[in-house]
Amino acid sequence: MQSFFNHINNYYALSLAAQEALEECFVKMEFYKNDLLLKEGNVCRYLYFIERGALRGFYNLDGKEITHWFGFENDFVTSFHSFITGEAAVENIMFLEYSTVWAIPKEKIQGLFDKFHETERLVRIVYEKYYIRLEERFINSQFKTAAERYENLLHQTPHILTRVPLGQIAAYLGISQETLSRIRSKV
Amino acid sequence: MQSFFNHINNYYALSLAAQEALEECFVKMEFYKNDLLLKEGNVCRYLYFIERGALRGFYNLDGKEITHWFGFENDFVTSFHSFITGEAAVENIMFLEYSTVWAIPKEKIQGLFDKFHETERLVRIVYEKYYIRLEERFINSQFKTAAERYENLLHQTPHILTRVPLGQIAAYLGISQETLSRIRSKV
DNA sequence: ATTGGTATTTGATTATTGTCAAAAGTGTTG
DNA sequence: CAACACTTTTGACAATAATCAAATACCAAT
Repeated sequence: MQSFFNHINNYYALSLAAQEALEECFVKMEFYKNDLLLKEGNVCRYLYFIERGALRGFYNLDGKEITHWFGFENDFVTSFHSFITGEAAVENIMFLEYSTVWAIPKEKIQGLFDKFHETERLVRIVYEKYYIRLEERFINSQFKTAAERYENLLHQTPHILTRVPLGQIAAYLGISQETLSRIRSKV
Repeated sequence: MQSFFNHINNYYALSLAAQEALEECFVKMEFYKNDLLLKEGNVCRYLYFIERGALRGFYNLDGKEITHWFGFENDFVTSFHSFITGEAAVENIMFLEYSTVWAIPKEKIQGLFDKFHETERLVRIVYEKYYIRLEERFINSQFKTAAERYENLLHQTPHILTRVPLGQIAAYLGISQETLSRIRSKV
């Protein structure tokens, strides 16, 4: 739990009272490779914080699994659309390796928002960071070449190559596995 | 101003006191076609709400203007990265037609957050909606064909064709103007 | 070390889109 | 209505990436 509070201090420092209340809402969970955190069709009612491990979000398109995001240590993850709207998720979330996460249900977050203004501020600030991150990824996907995107990814997440199969990285980058393989061979 | 409060009620209903405080922070501004709301290199210190009109965000790449988003009536707009981080914007924001907007400086928003918890909640909820919107756009850009994206755009923003030159729509969709023209000729 | 299963690379071909250049269309203004 | 500027379309060709298929590399387990 300490790593969690260390991490959120980068966003916004909570009072001790808020920290304690927050801590009581979290449940620790443990998963193994290929375990599903969420299956498409179900509603995602939890926000998760990855203490250790890795996972991927993917959905099925014409029988293929299209991975469109990854989560690693210190990431907040959820199926955002489902979590916010309460609708069924269209994506799956699967672990890439043995992982431990902290889970907090949506109702408890809302309870905290009402009791501690500062927790809502924390989340507001986290949203800002995640929005910027998504925006950058989007701009890159549309206006940089596949090779540049691959370089960026290696720079930002160098450990990804040893933890994620190439096909999933290719899907994440929006290119075919063969194209990614050819990009790599040219470096 | 009424249209603004009508609109934000879709997100979260503010108390009268908060509405009044919020209203006092806003300044109304008027712009004409090709006016710049923001020039790259400057810090964007304001959040804007478009009462009427249209604008586009674009940046310069190899001497070309690449439009990557549009704003229309009832949209909140700003150069998000610059607004949040306080760094210089890499993009420009230019009006596509005569427009009126409400502007609120960042410090005043933060003042409101401290005085009225509910205003921070409103913004948190707005962020959620905008995050989902961006996420959908991103998924579409990566996993749908250019023709599908064009159809979607026409469906969601049918008025865009009469208000925005084709080249800008093409950039927004991530394709060349010629390709978009050919997509249109096939429908 | 050998086997079997999975992941990655390579090759040949096809499909899609971009680029450059020119033509056609549209709208505004004197 | 003629001239001009600007937008959109069309054509020819080049570049990029996808697809399908096969070969190779890698890894874990016996």
